[in-house]
Amino acid sequence: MSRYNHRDVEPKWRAAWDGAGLFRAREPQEAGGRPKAYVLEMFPYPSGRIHVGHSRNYTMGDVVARYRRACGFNVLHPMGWDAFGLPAENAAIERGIHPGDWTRANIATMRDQIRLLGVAYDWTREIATCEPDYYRHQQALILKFHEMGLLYRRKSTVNWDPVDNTVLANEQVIDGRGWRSGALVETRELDQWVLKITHYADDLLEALRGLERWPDKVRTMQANWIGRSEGARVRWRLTAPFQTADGPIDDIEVFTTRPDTLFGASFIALSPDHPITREVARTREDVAGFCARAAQLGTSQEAIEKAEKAGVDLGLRVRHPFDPDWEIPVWSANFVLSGYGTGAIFGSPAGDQRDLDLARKYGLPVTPVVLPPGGDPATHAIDLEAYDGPGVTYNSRFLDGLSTEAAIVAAIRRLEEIGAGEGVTQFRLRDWGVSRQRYWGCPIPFIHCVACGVVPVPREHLPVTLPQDVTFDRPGNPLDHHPTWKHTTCPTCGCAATRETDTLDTFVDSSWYFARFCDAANPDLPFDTAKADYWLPVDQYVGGVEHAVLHLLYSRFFTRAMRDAGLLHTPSGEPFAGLFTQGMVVHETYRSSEGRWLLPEDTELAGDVRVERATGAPVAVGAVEKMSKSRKNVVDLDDVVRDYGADVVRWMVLSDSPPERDVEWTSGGALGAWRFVQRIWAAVDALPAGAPGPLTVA
RNA sequence: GCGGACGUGGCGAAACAGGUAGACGCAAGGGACUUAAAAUCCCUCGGCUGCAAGGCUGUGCGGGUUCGACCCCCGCCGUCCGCACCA
Repeated sequence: MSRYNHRDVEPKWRAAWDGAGLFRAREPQEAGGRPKAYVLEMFPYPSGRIHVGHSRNYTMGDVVARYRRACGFNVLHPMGWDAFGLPAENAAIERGIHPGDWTRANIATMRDQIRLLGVAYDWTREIATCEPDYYRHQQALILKFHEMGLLYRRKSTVNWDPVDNTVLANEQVIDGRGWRSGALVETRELDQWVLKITHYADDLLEALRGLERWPDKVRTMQANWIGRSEGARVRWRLTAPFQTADGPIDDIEVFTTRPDTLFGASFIALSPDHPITREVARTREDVAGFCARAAQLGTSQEAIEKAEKAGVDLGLRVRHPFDPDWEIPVWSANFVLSGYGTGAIFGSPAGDQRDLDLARKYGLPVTPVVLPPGGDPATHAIDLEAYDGPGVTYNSRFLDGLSTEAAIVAAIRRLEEIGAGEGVTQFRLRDWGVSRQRYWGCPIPFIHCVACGVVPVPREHLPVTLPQDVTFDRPGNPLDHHPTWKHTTCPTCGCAATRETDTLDTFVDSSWYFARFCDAANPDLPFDTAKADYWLPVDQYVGGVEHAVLHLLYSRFFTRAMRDAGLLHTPSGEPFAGLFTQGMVVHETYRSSEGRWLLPEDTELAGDVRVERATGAPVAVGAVEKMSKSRKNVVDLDDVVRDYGADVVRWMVLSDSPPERDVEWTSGGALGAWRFVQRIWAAVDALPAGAPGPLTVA
């Protein structure tokens, strides 16, 4: 009886597969009657090496791809590299390596590792987003979006990451910190390139319903992120025009979901960075002090929870839209967000806890206008707890006696009649700022001309390529420091002009790569429309849930934009018909007595105690966490493939836990998987030669 | 605070239109075969109890519905994830 020797068997079959071109997708016209199946795993950032955490993702996709192939489908199962990004620049700074060299070396290493794993990829379609033959098409797409009005430029307050020295999209700010650096995010005013994702806000939300093969969790997260709410915009006329450098302001607009409570209004509150607040702060020290304190508050969850509601009277007054004789004061309040709605609210203390807190603190009137079910209008009172539920409207003149629902409709109708407001739909989703002040990204193909303004680079001049000779010896954007790169001439008037030195957010690169795979070698177009129409949408996408509102939302936007540009015709506008979010591979963490993180391979078990291999010193065994380089709890793919073979790795990460749940990598588990694979081998090996086996391998 | 998921042996987990809880696997223990080990094969493996047949108990906790509850209802406790002053 022979034993399973992965060192012989696995290379043999890999070579056989490669030699036969077994996993190449057929072009649409060659497919015959085969239905298509597009199976895709989220492509990796080439950070250095593949660990068993990656391998679970690829193995799951591989199972689906191989199964579809066995069922007679024409399968597209490609792999590529999300190759632009900050770690390459950090490597350049730390080790003096060019980001491109570092990235390409990592790709070469990781490609070899993935090949060892034996995943059935069509390597002829491999792409890397950092190569001009990829990003030239991205630049063309971006120019097209600009023509369509989906890319625009705007001066805006942005999330600034002071460690990475760049701007972050809202989606990239987690608990007030940069998603990558973990640094507390600051706000800055900058000119930004922005993608108009809000153009599709409604469709992106509505279409979630049709994504039946997506996890509910991800759909819910996207729905919350898009955050639609129905309500009214209401204009409150100032008793006297407010003078600013840009001219007088006559009224203040607020957004509300509860126009039925307008008769309960007792103040207007503006955000601390509302233009009017800022203007008042110039001449009033108390207001300036209030704004400074509000800005310091920070955005961490603890700060928000503990922050006391505070405000300051700006000394302005507005007239009630339904009664010009009724005046209420204008305040600024620390809980009003500048980025949502109009950055201004009307305070209706009886129906909103925050408004009530403010009113009680400063002695502003509290008028209940909603009677809860079963309440008595003669005795119902609000003390320190607001009632924000539905009920019967009262103390509200023409709205008296109406249900909350009916009163909202009636109030909006009246607002529209008298021109003081209108019903609107408000989204939480904001446009996607894509400018990054970095070198290692896709150049944004525009030129700044003193005479002509911002001018697109003509198509025939694409790609705008990155310069090779850059230095990272000072902070800021190397493209900006480069002696010659940004100096050019205006395509329109021929005058001296400068190139845009911002590069695109790397999430742009990954927002359309699945379409490039449909026609990866096309030199002239991002992809041929017929081929994209054949392959898209991706039938089964597999990846981590951490991209629920980043990559997965951006890609949905991009597919819609490409569709509206006429580049493809997927009717739904959806890139991924099926999505599976797999559980992570987790591993114990180890620290030395001095607190250094240790690689698992640098430790060993001495009896029941884990010790450092080199010194024998005891090791503190920490939490079981997601494999990550920073915690050093990674198990390198090469090591386990060498010791156990790819089949054992694949079996272990698939079998030890349900696919949507985390799996803990342990040496005992690997050993068990190894024995299992041995037993299968032995069972097949025991069959008489030539006998039809329980499994017939095609 | 809001929303969601989850809680079953030493471990990963099955079983859910309410019908023998712990399938399958890992680990562990015992035995066979070996000079010995590995591999392989056999047995045991929730807890308590019993020589045994068996008995009692057991799916986070407390109630309830039912002939019957891991499953349905009410109330707690805990873990994880997402969002978070969104007007």
